[in-house]
Amino acid sequence: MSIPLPGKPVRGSKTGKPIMALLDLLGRTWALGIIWHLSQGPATFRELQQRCEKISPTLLNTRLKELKALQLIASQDQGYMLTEQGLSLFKIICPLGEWSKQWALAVYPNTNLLELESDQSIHPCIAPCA
Amino acid sequence: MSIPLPGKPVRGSKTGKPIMALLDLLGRTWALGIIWHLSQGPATFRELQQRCEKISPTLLNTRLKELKALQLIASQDQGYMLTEQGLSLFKIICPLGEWSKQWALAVYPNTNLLELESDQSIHPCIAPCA
DNA sequence: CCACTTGCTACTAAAACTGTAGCGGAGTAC
DNA sequence: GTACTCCGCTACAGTTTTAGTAGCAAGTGG
Repeated sequence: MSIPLPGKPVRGSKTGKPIMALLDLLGRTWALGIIWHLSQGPATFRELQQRCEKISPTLLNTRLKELKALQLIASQDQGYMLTEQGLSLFKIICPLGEWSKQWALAVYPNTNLLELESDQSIHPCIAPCA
Repeated sequence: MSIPLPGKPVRGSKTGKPIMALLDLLGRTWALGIIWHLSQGPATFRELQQRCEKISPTLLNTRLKELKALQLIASQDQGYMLTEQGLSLFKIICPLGEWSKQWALAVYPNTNLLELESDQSIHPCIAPCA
């Protein structure tokens, strides 16, 4: 799948409006998940594989290349990590963690959130969102 | 593809943590796009097809069913529209519109944003985010 | 009845994703 | 050297999802 560059046509829009490129990117399997898991801190390839439980290395590598090309993540000594850009994006979607809990309650009134508590992602840099 | 119910295992997580169900849902092709376009106001099936430029009716219908089952959208006289839940989700992701513009500039320093301006989504109910 | 629109299904082809195996390189240990 | 381990990553076959087009059944208006 080609990288959804803002300014070029993407899946779902011929115009290449930035928001469409972004929605294309984020709408790809695991893209959001990778950002989410990386927000916990830098990770090596294999560690990221573990955080994502079931991602295949093929796909992980594909997504990593895309995210890197679009400057949301970067790789260095400690492995992969969010860039400034990536972090600022994460700050926007971070509230989804809390939102999803109240959503779960609405969809399934007797969800036991205590059981499901521990997956919240807390980036060291942005405690206030936790 | 089965509907990612919070509380049940989903793509990418056996635990069914709400955030994982949500990321699964939003990571499906067009899910974010549909929410985004619906934020412009209610739309009939065919109108939604047009807003989404290139979505196939098969997939549109599949996504609509999922989003409806998860209470993010509802259908009534005027067609499909965001529910309260859906709107509150949109409020979170709404800043992506602005974010994507500065991102486009970072990725492509000479993007002409004036050309790409008009796709911002402005729901009547939430002017402040525009 | 006919013409026209709407929501949606059917079907095939193309593309994306999964799952497993394993390569080549780097480090460390003998 | 060679044997071990771990790492990032690729190859490839099989499955699932998505795209793209055609068109049906139901409703509306003449």
